Amino acid sequence: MADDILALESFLPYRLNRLADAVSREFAGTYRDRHGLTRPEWRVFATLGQFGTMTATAIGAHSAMHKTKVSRAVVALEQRKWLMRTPDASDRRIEHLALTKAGVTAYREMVPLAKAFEKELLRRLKRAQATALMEGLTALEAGLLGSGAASAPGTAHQSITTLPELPLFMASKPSR
Amino acid sequence: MADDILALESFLPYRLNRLADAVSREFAGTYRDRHGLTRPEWRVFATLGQFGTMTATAIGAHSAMHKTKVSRAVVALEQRKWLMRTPDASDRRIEHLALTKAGVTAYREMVPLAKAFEKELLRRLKRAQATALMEGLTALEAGLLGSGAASAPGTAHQSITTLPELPLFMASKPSR
DNA sequence: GTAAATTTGTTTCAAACGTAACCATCGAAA
DNA sequence: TTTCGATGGTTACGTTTGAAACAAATTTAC
Repeated sequence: MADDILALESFLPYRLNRLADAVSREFAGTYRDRHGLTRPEWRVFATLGQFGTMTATAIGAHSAMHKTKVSRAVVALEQRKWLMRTPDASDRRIEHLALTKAGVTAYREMVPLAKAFEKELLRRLKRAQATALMEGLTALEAGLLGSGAASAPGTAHQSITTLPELPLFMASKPSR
Repeated sequence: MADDILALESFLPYRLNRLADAVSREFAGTYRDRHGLTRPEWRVFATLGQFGTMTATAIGAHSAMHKTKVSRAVVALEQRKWLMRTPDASDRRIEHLALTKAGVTAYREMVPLAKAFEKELLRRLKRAQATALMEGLTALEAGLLGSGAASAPGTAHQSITTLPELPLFMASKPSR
């Protein structure tokens, strides 16, 4: 590789981003059929499902989401009747957030799907002898982005099962 | 870990996304001071810098970007005088895109920055004995997202050098 | 040779986004 | 106790986004 050229296919940040995006889209495909959550909504949902009751700030810190995203996701989940707010006894700025019964039910349905999805991801990694990080990334790229994607310009990406929309996790900027 | 709980901190897609986002932001910090490219613009720019002349479709396929993103990025780079369009001789639908002299100059300045950034990323990985993929991801998370980020809710993310904005690579949906 | 289908790239439109400004509340300092 | 800075969370505003519709050119099918 010439020294004055940056080979994108092997540039770690680039690979990470393409890979993360492809994984999100793929997972969305396994899940979006059930309910149409946005990425922030899914994240808040999954965080509350895991930890039970939390404040909006805590969710944002844990999942690296901007507080406005959390705020809007909370509103959306609330309208969906999956989330409930409870005012704090001693500090009226704080709201304790938790999943409703319906939310917990949905969460219980989601968990096995997510685990199965991850298992499949890891299976692909294993099969490609993904022991080192770079090898692992390469294997995932090959599996998710199509074989030629990272090597030849103009290559189609048909192997990605077409996913019209619906993002899922995607981090964003944490509130400073 | 209970079987009916999904532990987000160790959920591969979640980790990948948070990690990719953190890496993007960090890299943006090293680069955004020079010029204020958006993510799609940076991608088109880097792709053309690497491959020379390409069509918009080829760029989209290679970098997994939606064609509208490519279209808008091309317009922006053209206005910046970093990109030039040349009509195809035999097919008038096609435009061949290439960096201008100014674009190439900017590219030459960018390449060493990107390489240095990646080197630093890999150095962190090595130091954390990132031989296996999961270990590598963990190391990157520890380095980029703050030590407690992935383990305890409510943990601050101060270790991310604050990056007001400017995305960089981020994949998107390839045109079908 | 012409109609239909495809391809290339742009535009439109509604949704999602981040920044900044904002309100309300709290804690600390004087 | 009053004031002032910090904190929890929402709202407003301009920008970015993807899906879908589109125009223009080309290829395919008949």
